[in-house]
Amino acid sequence: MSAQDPASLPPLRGPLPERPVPELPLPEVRSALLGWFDRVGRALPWRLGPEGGRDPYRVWVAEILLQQTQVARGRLYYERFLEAFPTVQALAGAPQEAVLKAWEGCGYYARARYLHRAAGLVAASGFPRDYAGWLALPGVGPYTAAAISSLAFGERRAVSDGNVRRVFARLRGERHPSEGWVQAQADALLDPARPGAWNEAVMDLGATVCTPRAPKCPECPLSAWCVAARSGQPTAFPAPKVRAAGLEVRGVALLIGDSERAVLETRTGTLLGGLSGLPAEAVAGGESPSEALVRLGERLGARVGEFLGTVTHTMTHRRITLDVYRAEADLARIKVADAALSRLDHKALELLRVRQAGLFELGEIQDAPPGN
DNA sequence: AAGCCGGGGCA
DNA sequence: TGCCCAGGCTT
Repeated sequence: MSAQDPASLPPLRGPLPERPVPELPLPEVRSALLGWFDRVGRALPWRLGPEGGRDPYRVWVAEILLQQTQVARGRLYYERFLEAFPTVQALAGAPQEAVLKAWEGCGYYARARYLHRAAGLVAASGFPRDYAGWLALPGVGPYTAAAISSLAFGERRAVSDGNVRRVFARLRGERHPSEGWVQAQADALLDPARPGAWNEAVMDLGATVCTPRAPKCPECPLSAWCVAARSGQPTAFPAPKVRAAGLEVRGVALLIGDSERAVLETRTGTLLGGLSGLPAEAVAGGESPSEALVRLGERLGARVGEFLGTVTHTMTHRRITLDVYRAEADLARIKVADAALSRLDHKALELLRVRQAGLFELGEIQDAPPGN
């Protein structure tokens, strides 16, 4: 247990210290952070172009891609996505399946569906020019609208995201920052002369210095004013969120065809909606997996064959256990490489590859990457 | 206001 | 293993 482990500390109640937090010297704080940002700010592919005057399409795509997604990961998808859809017109004219294929593996697929829908609106009416206009687009909330309007249009809008929340909670010594509190702090500190750069600076600080687990306070340009750093327990700010436990889900799936061409269904609803996958049924409460298997076979008019194996897949709110069987049916098979699949379905298809490798004694291919 | 939505990195 | 990530939509 490290010295900074919050669990090893006595419980803290409310902000530290108990006396009111002194007002910050805004000019000095702004100058310190922007100076740091100008020296060591990250060079990222969506940061091309003049400060406050970036290409709105490139900024937009990046901001959607980075929602709840770490920068290192977003980078991998960013160039690929722009190459596939270089302009908003290209994106608007593409089929949704192609958009999801570019998004495959990145998660939160509603982002891709909203982005595609919004591209249709923008291709018809042009880019919004201010915060309110962006906010009206599907998939664009307060954070994204503030980011785009400040970065691409120079508007004085302060972003509030996970980094901003953590940075200001520590700076002001607030263990339980509400959404409104964070936004108020962000609004008050925003540098009106360089709103876009300020927003990026706060997020860079949160991502590289004021990190969740091991903040590098000695390197921080704001440490002189930081209540959490002074407390010696920076990781105690903000207090960790309590999350509901993940739900256990069981299901059965059929592999009709092979790992290159198989019968796939397009999933609907909120879970993996829009993606393709093996035909599957959830095991209902009070039902056995074999009963679900019979139901699935009847729905497809399929003859169920051998058991291929079980795959498990853990998501933030779900733990899915899927029994996979081979089956035969007179249904159209789709080229797997052209479809957008979740990791779960890639794992299911991998069962067949492993089995074939075993039959032909081809050796280890279990480390083959999903897709392709 | 709370629940839901992926997938991977990291201590 | 648990928490977090350049959040937004639905109920």
